Amino acid sequence: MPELAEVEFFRKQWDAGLRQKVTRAELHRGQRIFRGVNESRLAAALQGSTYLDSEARAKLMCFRFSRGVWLGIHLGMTGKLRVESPAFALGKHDHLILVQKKQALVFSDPRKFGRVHFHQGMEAPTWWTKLPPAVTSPEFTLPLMTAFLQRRARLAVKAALLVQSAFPGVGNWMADEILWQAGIDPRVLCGRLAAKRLTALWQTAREVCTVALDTIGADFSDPPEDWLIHQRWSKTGVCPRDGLPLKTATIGGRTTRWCPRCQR
DNA sequence: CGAGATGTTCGGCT
DNA sequence: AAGCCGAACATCTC
Repeated sequence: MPELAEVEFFRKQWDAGLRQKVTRAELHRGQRIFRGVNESRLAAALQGSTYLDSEARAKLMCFRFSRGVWLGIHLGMTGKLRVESPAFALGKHDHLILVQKKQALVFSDPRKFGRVHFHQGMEAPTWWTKLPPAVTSPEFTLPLMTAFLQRRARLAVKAALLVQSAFPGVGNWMADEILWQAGIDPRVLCGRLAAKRLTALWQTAREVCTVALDTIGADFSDPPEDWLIHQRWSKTGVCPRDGLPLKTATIGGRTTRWCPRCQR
């Protein structure tokens, strides 16, 4: 489920435990989720540490604890964060739980495409510092985006929007939303985008990310009613602008939906 | 029961 | 040789 804005929403679910000590950390060992992580060291480091603050960038969340403990969580396709009572016992799909006095912070992920990162030290780990500029940041400039698309001249623009090193946090529904709002056919090759369309794409990408963060990211409220997102899930979905049935195809390996009239 | 799902990664082909 | 594609990952839902 989660991309940029949903990730930001889930990050805040753990706010209930801010500035409180973790009395115990439990995890399901040997899960794919923990590949590359020393599970024993992670559990030991979290136990007795205090949850200080958190931040989300792209589709990754970083939770900071006292003693220089850094916990990264990527939700993959079906990951979620939630809060349970301190007595909560790990369910089948719960992989990590931080027990505190008043509540327990839970990370669950049925499909296990998610991932946990761990680091202990005063310096921020590279899995957190080496992320590309956020689409909503001043560093995400039109020339930067244009240079990337030029390098991927033979790639369909829909596929390009899913490349995380260029559009960090943009996932399948956001890519479709951006292209629909910008009036660009998802099948168009990046090398065929004229300057005017590149500007529209750049502006729209920033706008969609900003509004998504302000709605879904803030409290999981719906984005504007006239957005494509409300139509694209349904087999019978129509274009919010002209009411034409949406077209469907697999582009860049993902289900893509667009309006055959509005998007050229 | 088969197909597909809002993500990433790897291997192989061009 | 970089770039692109499909498959794999694991489980649930329609």
